Formats: sequence, C-alpha cells, structure tokens
Amino acid sequence: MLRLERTEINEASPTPLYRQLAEAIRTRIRLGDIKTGDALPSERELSDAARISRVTVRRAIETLLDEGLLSRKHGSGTYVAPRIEQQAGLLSGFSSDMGNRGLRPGSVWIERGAGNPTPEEAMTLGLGIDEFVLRFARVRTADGEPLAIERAVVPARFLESPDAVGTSLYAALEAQGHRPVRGLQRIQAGLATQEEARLLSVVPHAAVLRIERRSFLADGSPIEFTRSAYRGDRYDFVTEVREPRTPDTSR
Amino acid sequence: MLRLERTEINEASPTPLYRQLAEAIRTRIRLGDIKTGDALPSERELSDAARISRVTVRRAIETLLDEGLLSRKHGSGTYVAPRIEQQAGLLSGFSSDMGNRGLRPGSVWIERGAGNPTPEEAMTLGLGIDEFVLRFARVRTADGEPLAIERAVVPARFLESPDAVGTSLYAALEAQGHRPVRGLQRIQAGLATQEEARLLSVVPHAAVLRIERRSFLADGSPIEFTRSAYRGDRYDFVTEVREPRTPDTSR
DNA sequence: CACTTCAACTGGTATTGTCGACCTCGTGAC
DNA sequence: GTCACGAGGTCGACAATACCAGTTGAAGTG
Repeated sequence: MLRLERTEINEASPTPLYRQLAEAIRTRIRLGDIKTGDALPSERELSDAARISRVTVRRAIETLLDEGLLSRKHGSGTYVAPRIEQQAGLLSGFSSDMGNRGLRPGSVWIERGAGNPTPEEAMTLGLGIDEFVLRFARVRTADGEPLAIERAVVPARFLESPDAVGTSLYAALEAQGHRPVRGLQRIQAGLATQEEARLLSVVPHAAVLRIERRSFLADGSPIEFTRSAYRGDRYDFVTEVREPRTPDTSR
Repeated sequence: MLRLERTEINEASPTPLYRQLAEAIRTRIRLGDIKTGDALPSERELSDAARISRVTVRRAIETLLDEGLLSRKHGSGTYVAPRIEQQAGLLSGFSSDMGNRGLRPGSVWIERGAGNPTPEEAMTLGLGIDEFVLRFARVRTADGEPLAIERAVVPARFLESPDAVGTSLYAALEAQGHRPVRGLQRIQAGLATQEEARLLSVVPHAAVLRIERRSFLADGSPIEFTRSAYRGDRYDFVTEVREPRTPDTSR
C-alpha cells in the first residue's frame, strides 16, 4: 500500500502543495509502488497522512486525472489508470517531437528573413498587409535523412531579429516571453510536388502529410503560422484525445 | 456590463451550482452580452451577485477555461478569449464530424459480422486470439459522395449483436453503457490501393489519409479499434491542442 | 441457499475564512 | 513632463467543516 508521509511535502517551498502532492503520487506510480488497477488511498486517508486539506488533495488528484494517470469512480475509489503511451508533444516543435521518437533532429535552412505577409498570412495572423513578418523555411531531418519541409511565419514584433532563432523557433519565442498555449492544426494528405520531391528525396507524386498549424498566446493573439510537408513513408502523426473530465449531461 | 442575478441559479436543481453558473456565463458569451476581450466581473463580484461562494465561482470559471472560452491573468482579471473555431468532435464518430462540417453523412455496409481477432487486433484490444470480436466495415459518404472507408473492430462482450449498430457505432456502445473517454489516433498519408480507389471513386495512387484509432473506457480497457482511409482531396483533419492549464515550471 | 437491507465506506458539492502574489493606475516627487 | 512608488484591486492557494450521493459487502431475512 501507498504510504505518504508529511515529510515529503515541503511547507516552505514556493511550489504549491497540490503540485508537490501530485508529483509525489506521480513518482509512486512511475516507480511501481502502486500498480495499474490498484486503488489509491481514499482522499480522506491521503488528507490525514499528509496533513493536507481534502480540497487540496482533490486538486492534486485532478491534475493527475487530466494527465490520464488516474481514474475516479464515485462511491468506489480512485484507481491507477493503465499507462497509455506518451503523446507526442503537440504544441512542441520538431526537435522535441523527434526526441520523443528517439531520432536525432537536424535542419537545413532554405530561407530566413523578413517581409510583408501574403493576404492569407495576414488573415490568419490578424495583421495588416503593411506590417512585418519573419519567415523561416527549413528542411527538417531525422538521423540525417530529410523528413519534412517546414515554413513558419511569425509577426515581427515577437522576435528581435530572424537570427534569434537557432534550432528551435519555440525556444526563441519563449526566450522573449511569448509562450503559445493553444494551437489549431489541420492535417491533409497530398502528393509531393516536383520541388518537394527534390527537397525530400522522394519521387514526385509520393504521399506527403501536410500539416498547417496556427498557435495562439493566452490572450488569443496569433503568434505563429506554420505549414509543413512530411514524407508519408516515414512519418505518422499521433494524437491523444480525451473527453472532458466532467461531461455535462444536463444539456 | 454583465449582471448575474441569483434568480438564474436554481438552488433545488440536481445540477451542481458550478455547472449552472458556467452555463449562465457560457450563454452570456454566446449571446454577445460580454464580448471578446472584455473582462468578466471579478470572482468576488460574481460570488456576491449570485450569492455563491468564491470557490464555487472559481470552479465554474475553471471549466470555461478548459473549454477555451476564458483566459485568466493573475492580478488583473478574467477575460473572454477570442473565439477559435470549434474543434471537430474528436472522440465522436463520423456522423457528428460531418454534422459539424455541414455535410449529410451516409454509409454503405461492406461487412458486418463476428469472428476471431487477428494477432494485431488481439494485441491492440488486449484480447486472446480465441475470444470474439465484431467487425464493421462501411463506405462512408458525405452528401452522397464516397469520402472514407472505415473498418471497426469491437470486442464482442461490449455489444449484444452486430445488428445493434445502426448508423452510429458510438451510439450503440453508449446505449449499452460503454462510453469511451480516451482515444489514441495515428494519422498517416498514403496512396490509394486498387480496392480503395474503386470504393472511393478515385484513381489508383490518389492521396489518402489513413487514420487509426484506439478508444478506451475510463478504467483503461480498450473498446474499439478502427482503421479508416479518407480521400485526400476531400477531407482534412483538424485538431485543437492546448497546453496544460497550470504548466509545471518546477521540473 | 439466494435475496434483501443497511451501514460504513467511497468520491462530489458547497461554505466561510485567511493569507499571499501579482497587476494597474493614480499620486506625488523630481 | 517623466518616473518611481504604493494602495487597492485581482487572481492563487489552502484550511476546516458540512452534507449529499453512489458503491459495496456483510449481516439479517425468507
């Protein structure tokens, strides 16, 4: 059985109690202290053992519910959910996506500069056509093999200069304090054009996966518009979907 | 400004207060009472006006945060987030997906029956190869035009008979009390095989979007394994991704 | 022996009270 | 006029308590 002692929680830490508790439970699960299907101690027990109020315990459990680590059953208990493989970092960039897949990411620059947006870009980024944008186009490689062509557009005000972007666009944006929190992705199947075929080292008309992504800051302003073409024979896109935690049955 | 009166909330209703409140605010936003970018009344104000405790008000706001309708700024206020187009019902079936796109869904049966799982199916559904599964294969149409081929496999114990499935597999499962809460989807680009081309009325080697989906119940047991091939020229797959509500910066 | 009942669990909702961190904007000093 | 500063407002975190609502299994009943 899981034993949780107050000792594990640091009262003075700036990290909120519910996060510390969540992390403690997360660790227990990762270490196999409590296994898939096992019941967690009841909320009241946890509350007593860690000397944390039940409300706070519930908050910790809720974050783990969101992560899919636990499942609750009213009247019965809280259980460790079976591990489902980690989803690829969706809002993360190419680099960490490749990292998750155990591939070595690389890239070759095609274009890096500033300019005015096309009408389509102006529309999706909410800009006037006379405002400035930065463009980044790269061939992305995995273990040295070309895997995708990626063309990103960012409103110029979010970055000091095009050269601020090293390997990761997201890292550069975050360094300036701009962190996208939402994204909208559109995925299509298509055939490689002549140019794409050349850049990706495939035959023309090979299958490609086209991914279009728009990212937004917390206040809703668009920060990035990226269009990519992935080799269909080497890449698949994995998403995990979850139903809302508390389905609204009243409507 | 938004005025919320206690009158809107029904004390005696079986629906929890926080959901009633969330619904009330949701309605206000939909009706344009409060517009994009506007600040919501402060939590204390809402609490006073509706005579609901602040904790409960926060819960209501949190559900709207999850839905992407609101965004909070510590020390400043809670604001109405810009409307981002509705995501397609991800865990929903073909029918409601088409509904969202304003297309009339239809289908033509190819196969409907019972049998033993293939090794691959046994693996992904967590079954023994001697247990039974039900198979459903259909050509899915939108406004009468073929759009996708869909092949679903469900462990037999979840449905009384193959005939329980009318137009919607999900509806049939839910009628038996089985509601999938999580799904894992894998999306690939490919070229249509001879048979696919025939069923979809496209030329061989046309681009197709292959989607593989596994769904799970709350307790983690796999309930469905579906493989689909969508016409690349007529379908795109849209997903919305969100960063976790409270990013853990401590790790 | 099968069946029903019910008490003692479990999680679900809601209140009141307190303190802290953060943001904004007006006031006053320079 | 510009700038630093602080007061007051906002969200963030937590405690202690109360009661409601499903679940479960053991005791009692037929």
